[in-house]
Amino acid sequence: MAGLNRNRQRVQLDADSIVDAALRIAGAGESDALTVRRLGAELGADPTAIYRHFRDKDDLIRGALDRLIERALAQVDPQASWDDRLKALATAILEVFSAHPSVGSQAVVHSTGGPAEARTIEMVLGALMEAGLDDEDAVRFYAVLSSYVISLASAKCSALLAADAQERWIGFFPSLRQSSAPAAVRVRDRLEALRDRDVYEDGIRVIIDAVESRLPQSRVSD
Amino acid sequence: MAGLNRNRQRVQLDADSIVDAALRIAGAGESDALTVRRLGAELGADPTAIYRHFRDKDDLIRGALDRLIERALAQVDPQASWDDRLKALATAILEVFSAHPSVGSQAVVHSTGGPAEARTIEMVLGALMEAGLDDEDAVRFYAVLSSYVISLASAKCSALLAADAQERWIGFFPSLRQSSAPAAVRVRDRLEALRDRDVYEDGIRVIIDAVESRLPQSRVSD
DNA sequence: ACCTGAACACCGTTCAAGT
DNA sequence: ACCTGAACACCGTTCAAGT
Repeated sequence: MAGLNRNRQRVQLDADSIVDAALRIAGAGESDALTVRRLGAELGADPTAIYRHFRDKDDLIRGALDRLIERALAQVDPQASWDDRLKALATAILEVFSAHPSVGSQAVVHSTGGPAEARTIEMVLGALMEAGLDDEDAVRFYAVLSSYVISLASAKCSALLAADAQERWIGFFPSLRQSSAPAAVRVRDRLEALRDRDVYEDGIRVIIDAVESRLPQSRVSD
Repeated sequence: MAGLNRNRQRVQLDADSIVDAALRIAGAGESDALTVRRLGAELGADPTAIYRHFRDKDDLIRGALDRLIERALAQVDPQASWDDRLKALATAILEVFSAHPSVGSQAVVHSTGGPAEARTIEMVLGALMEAGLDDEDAVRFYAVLSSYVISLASAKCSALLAADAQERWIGFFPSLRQSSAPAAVRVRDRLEALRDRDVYEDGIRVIIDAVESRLPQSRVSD
């Protein structure tokens, strides 16, 4: 329908402009699926042209993901304390991913292999070591923290894509019966008041607290 | 190819047998995608016959997911201590999902709305209350724990489906350079030794420890 | 060197027709 | 009442042909 491209002429493409177009489509308010054909239309080129720059669609998605990680990383103040850096990164990743759900939802499958990914690993490990963890604990908590962040952010994106009226990702309880689930029914109001983002940040806090309790000079703050 | 169904005769179907067939396909060693057409072949019926029993494919997946949750729940010893029950449930969900990746990978999107889901919520809340948490904390930790378990297990399933040689989900680091990621390069061996399942259980332990530290009679065990 | 366009082998789903 | 089968509107990807 839109842009039938009469008198089309040869378009010159490159990897960066294709990734740009992919993020534009993925970022659309009304979540249009990210499709090879839609990408062609956005670029004003034949859909199959992208196969001259990426091996396949997954390869393109990897490139787009690395750019999203880069944007999230740019939101973190490198002067902040180690725990603030980690919290800021976690929040930024959820935000940036959620704004591009059809890219973010793929984050579980692919290691991007890109430069932003490497910088992120370095940043997280650096923060944990600066906190005072030894190598073994730093790696362990890097793994727990990053798998948490990536899996939850990606899950949120999948939920956004599916969104058939059902806005909620966590906190949707269609069929709780007093007879079989009395405790759940008793706290039903609290369950339904759960908000995705608060739960996510609770989880981050739990992990950061666990890091703190592993430190030599462990101090309890409230 | 297989089972061309010469002299086909009308097949009588019901929702349970369709879910059975879906789990059989999803559980196949070589991960064949779960497809409406493949489901028809497995059932010996026309592919579109399932639409007389489920509104759409998502509706069927929800049914299959609820059955997987039921199986995981059955592996938990109700006599065990509250923390062992929660750990056993988390482990069982990862196992049961991983064995049926094309169903488990969809767990993020759907609340099943089925009976097993309600029983699971009740079980987790019950364990947390038995531990000594008040209603507010019980709901908070229910949310953190269940979103962790579901998101990570589902992410693992997606990784299994994608598995292009790349067995690993966590712990795959193609391009770390000394110049841009010195800390990561220094602990590279440890990073590459990370195993999905250990990381997952580390995360569960972190959450359970956080529950313990919220209890009135908090004791430290090592 | 790289974009084009037809074609292939798939998807999920609808609906009139059968029994 | 419910299964069948053709058909529709999509997918990602390949490959010979163009320029």
